[in-house]
Amino acid sequence: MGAHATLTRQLSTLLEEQYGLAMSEYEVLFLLSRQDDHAMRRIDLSREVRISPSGITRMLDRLEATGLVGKKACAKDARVTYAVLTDAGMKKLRECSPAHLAEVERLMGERLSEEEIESLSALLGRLSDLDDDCSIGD
Amino acid sequence: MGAHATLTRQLSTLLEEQYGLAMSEYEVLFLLSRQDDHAMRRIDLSREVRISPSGITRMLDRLEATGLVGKKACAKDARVTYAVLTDAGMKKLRECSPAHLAEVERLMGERLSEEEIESLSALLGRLSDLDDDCSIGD
DNA sequence: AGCAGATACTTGATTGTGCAACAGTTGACT
DNA sequence: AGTCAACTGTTGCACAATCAAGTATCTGCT
Repeated sequence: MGAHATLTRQLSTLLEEQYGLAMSEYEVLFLLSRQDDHAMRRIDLSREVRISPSGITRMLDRLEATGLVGKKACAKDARVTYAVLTDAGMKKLRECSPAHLAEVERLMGERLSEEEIESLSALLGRLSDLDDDCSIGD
Repeated sequence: MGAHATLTRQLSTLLEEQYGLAMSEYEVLFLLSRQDDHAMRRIDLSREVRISPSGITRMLDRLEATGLVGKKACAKDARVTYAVLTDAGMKKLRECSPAHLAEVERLMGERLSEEEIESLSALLGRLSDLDDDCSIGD
């Protein structure tokens, strides 16, 4: 808990102050950028970023208002709306990504060796569950 | 981030549903219970639980409303108000503590060996800026 | 003594999030 | 065809947490 608080506080203040992005918003932009078509279903975004569907709806509203993402309908399924990374969104991500990654590097590298980071990552990975039987909640 | 989300979601839903406590509220009760006089300054509580001073004020208001903690003035310094664990608060803590600790034990023990937990704890400790001795004695 | 700055705490406004409830869509099974 | 459960997404309400600003008190310095 302490480590999480320390790291997220540092990282989110950097993103917030320098680029006006919350960390979860950065995460969304990042996830979208990794898709071939730069698009994802809102529900999948919600699960990956670990916030509720309503949370995603509202975050995407904000990101649309600032022009970083857009909407796209799904031809196969009228229920789903894709979130799409716009050019402005891609630009924004490229803008803040270096500073963010450098900060991660600094926070970790200052205190842990390469192997330690490796083993920490492995251990934490085994504690993380993305596919959870008990509902993510809403 | 994933590990944190998984663990806190599990633990906080258990505490919330079974005992009507948020995890940070549990933390406060726990910290108070470890003091000899069952009392702490609000500011110290705030730092240890890692929420803002105003957050602590409001949380303690809630906990007072349900009778789990009380106030006590400080003789030496008129600025500070101690938060004191009441008997009801102590009872509540004893009530939910076993289930909470068992859940921690289950979540960790199911996936990590004794030594792995040990080294994870050491690594995370070095990433945390706060020197909180989280010795879950007993 | 008196002032300046730090410290402890509270309050008002704002924000992000979750839950419950809802509408629309899909797919499966009669 | 018709029905029903499951799924995607949105909205109203509630709530906890934050920041900024304010009050009160303490401490150190001249």
